[in-house]
Amino acid sequence: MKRFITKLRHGAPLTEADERQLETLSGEVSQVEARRDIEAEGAPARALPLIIDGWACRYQALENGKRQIIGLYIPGDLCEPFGAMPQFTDFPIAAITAVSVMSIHPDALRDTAQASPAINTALWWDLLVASAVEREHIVSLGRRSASERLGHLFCELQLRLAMVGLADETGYELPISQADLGDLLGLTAVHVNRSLQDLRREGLITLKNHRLTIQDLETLRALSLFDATYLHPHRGALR
Amino acid sequence: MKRFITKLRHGAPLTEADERQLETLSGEVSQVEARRDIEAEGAPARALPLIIDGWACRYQALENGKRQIIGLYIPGDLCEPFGAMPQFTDFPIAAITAVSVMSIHPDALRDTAQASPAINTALWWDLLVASAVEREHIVSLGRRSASERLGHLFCELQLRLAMVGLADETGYELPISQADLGDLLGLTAVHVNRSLQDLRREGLITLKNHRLTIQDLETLRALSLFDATYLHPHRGALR
DNA sequence: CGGTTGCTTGAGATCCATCAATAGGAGTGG
DNA sequence: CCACTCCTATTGATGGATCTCAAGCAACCG
Repeated sequence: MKRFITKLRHGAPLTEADERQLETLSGEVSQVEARRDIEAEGAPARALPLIIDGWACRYQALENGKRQIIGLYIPGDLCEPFGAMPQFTDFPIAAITAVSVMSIHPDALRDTAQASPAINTALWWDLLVASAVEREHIVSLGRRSASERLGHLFCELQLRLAMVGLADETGYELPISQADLGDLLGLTAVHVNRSLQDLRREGLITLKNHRLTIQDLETLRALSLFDATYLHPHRGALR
Repeated sequence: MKRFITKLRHGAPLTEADERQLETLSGEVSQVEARRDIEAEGAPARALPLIIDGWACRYQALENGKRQIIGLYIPGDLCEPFGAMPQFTDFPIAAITAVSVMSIHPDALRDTAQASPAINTALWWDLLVASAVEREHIVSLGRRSASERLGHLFCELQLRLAMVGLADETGYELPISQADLGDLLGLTAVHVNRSLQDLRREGLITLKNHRLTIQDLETLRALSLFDATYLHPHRGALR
């Protein structure tokens, strides 16, 4: 919840009252093991999962055994930003690491948004950024090479994690296997491995024990055709 | 506008009053030549483009000259379904064919949605379907082969066009070049051409003079791993 | 200690891109 | 009506990126 609020500050200037208001959204927290699907709890008006801790993803499993990850969720991410409607979810959400999820009540979220223009703006900002991330994902899958996809992802995560205080200047924890990276980026695990080695050989990154260090951010961004504006980091010290 | 309403009927049962209400959304219609960007007209609170006639797309042009089409818009599609907020658009919209666009006023749309629960439901349904289409696009780009991507697209368009009365049992008009298909599906025009020939050789489709005929829908769907549920065609005679 | 999972490496096959050239249709101007 | 151009579709030849299959190795865990 703290991370969610930290992130929303990037979308609109929140007063202390706004933040107290957001705190009231807090719902029940449950733990999900790695590799388990995250089920929505409250039945009819489905609860919206908010990631408190750990990494998750939305995915689709094809009939031929292939799997594609639609998007990643990191701490502070609300998994169903369209939080108001007769919800049908086409794509399941799964925990990548062990995860703590909070169940946000859709009605409470809507009420909170209506209570304060700043909160309303921040929530819409969050939705639009999430949508832009999905669209950049389409661009990566369609028109970027394997190394470019990896580099672009690392640059994106650097900013997204920094927005919730989980990245510093040098890098961040990346608790995700090469097989999952493959499913995310439309590659095989073998090729992810080789492309990572290319990036290492170029002196752009280090990746060891699930810690990613970005050694040359400018070059990595240039190589990946990364343009940060789609993440709209207007506020705060991000660049 | 008529097509927009026809589509929304698939999302919720609209009364005649609802439909009259939706008619009041009508705004100024402008013509855009093929290959031109579609600019939003009204300045501060940006107008939402509704495609009246012709095909359009959202795209991104990379610095290295490559282009990726994020999604297609057909008649009856509202290009910015998030129609309420301090809008920043990261990805431009372009006309593929000559296009007529109506400018919908965001405030009017919001008021209309609040006026009737059925309209509200239908608009959310439209948003969620559009979002699911983008996600299926991610799956195609990541995990489907060239022929599968083409087949999946043709199956999807068959249903989307049928929802607005632009497809019959046998097929539909497909006014889009092979180069644009390549930019949409993450392929080169040359390879699109060859993959189309594969589909023709298998007796699955015919494509001539921009008219697509689907000769064997069941096989095409099976080959493309197409599962129609993500389009949620609950109502009407679609299958 | 055996079993599992994740990372790494090699060799060969396949899919798709690239480069290049031809041909047809639509529009344009003489 | 013809010459010309532009755009799209088509075909061929070749190379490169990525996949597939296979094996080995390290780390972790009960």
